[in-house]
Amino acid sequence: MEHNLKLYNSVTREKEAFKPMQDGHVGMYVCGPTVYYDVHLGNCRTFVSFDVIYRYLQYIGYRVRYVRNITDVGHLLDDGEDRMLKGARLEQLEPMEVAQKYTVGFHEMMRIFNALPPSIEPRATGHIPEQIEMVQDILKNGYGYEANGSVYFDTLKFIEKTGIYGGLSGRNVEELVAESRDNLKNQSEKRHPADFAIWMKASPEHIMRWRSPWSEGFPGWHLECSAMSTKYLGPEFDIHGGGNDLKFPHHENEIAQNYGSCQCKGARYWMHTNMLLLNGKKMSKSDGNTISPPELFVGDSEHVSKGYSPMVVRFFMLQTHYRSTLDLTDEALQAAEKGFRRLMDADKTLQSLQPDAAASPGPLDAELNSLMDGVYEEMDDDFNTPKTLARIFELVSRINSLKGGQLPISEVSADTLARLKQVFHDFVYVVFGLLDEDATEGNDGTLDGLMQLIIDIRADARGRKDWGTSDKIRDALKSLRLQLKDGKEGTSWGRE
RNA sequence: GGUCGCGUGGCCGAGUGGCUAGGCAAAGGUCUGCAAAACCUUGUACAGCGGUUCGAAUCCGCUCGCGACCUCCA
Repeated sequence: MEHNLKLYNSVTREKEAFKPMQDGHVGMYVCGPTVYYDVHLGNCRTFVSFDVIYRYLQYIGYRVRYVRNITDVGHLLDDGEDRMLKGARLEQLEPMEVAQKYTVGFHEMMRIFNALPPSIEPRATGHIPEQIEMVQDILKNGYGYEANGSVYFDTLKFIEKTGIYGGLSGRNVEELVAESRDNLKNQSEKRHPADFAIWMKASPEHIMRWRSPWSEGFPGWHLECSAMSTKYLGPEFDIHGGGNDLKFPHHENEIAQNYGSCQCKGARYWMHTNMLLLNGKKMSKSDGNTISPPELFVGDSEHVSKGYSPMVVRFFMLQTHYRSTLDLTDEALQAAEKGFRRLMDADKTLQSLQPDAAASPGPLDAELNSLMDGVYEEMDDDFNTPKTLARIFELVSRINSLKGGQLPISEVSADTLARLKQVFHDFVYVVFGLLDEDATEGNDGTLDGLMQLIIDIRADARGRKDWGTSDKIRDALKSLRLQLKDGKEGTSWGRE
């Protein structure tokens, strides 16, 4: 099947036809987490979004090198303290213990959300020499200056010489330039507010430090992504992704560093995911408007009435386009939970459908095929998962109708039915990365066997019109949140 | 204050100059021993006010409201 993949490029603010640099190969870099605290649910949204993008690119035949970094040094807070150090101080741990602890936690959360691991997951601390080299290159090209052992990127000069600063984030360069030096914090060694550190001299109490030509210190936050993307994907590569809030200054500075060090263009397509909101507002720890993934899963929060499983949350995320804000509310999650169940049930129903040997394909056959084509078209259109899901849900009602006899299976060719089974399965599990949680909950077949026995016994009772026994079984199972579904061809069951 | 984006039916959420998005909820119907599930039907939705157009929810302007970024953030 031909694909005309289009994606929205934050740089041009337009959907563009996607043309990888090398046929059949895609290099994709996504800014990963800073591992100083438990992973935030908003982080999870971003990584789930890029997980689906990664999965779909692979699904349509690309070989993808997906690089997602771990930031374990150099990320400064307002007060100038390193995030890693702050975490270490609070928990009385070595910085590397902090990094390890939260890296493990992050990986566990990605596993829970069924996000595939990236091809390469480089750490900032593992690439100090590469970052030092990049600083040297920037200095050599005249876009940096040293001050008391620290090195700063000379944004003003970069703007004057290249004129390429501010394009991604829509900064007004004149305004940036016009900012006076008075705006500088008093202790700053920067010449201009728009300048940023690429190497920081470590203060005496700073534990994370490496030798460099300028001082014992550590790299600036933005530098790692420039250095590591260049190292693993080359000076120019296909896709760079991250959260919307990284556009400025992080990504803008990344571009400046790439160009400033080697006239490299860096990424050709920039993709940004939008924010996750909680009850209409940005999640924020300070005002209590926040919920952690574990709290969400078990329902341990004032913001939700109950727990929602990781796959329900993942499905919920896919119902919104990655470039739109996603508002997490209890009501919306309840709706998503039911929709998710309906989707999973439909897959089971579909896989149980048998083709009619004497089928004569008619309009229904054509409709199914056209809906399936639509599934690909929607994904090709900037990874429009909500629209893709809409198409899939249209298939769901066709599937249920075929099962229930409202639509004749005799009008669907064996080939079309086989394709439907394949496409449905592929999109739900392979592309969207959803999991059937019932099947994975240590179900070794015992439950299926027991349920079949109970269903058989109930069928006998119903045959004798013993409604008392029949309803007793039904009600007892219901109290266990197991639902019996009586159909034309017998009874099936599922979880509520 | 500056920059950018958004405002869609009870809720969530796509879309976009003329053609049913979809999910959840609600109502009626089919099926059923009764239900549930499933299926069918049902919504004069596009913040407000102007303008462009044969035609706008979709383009333009203004107003109101919300959000993001501008400082650490996915």
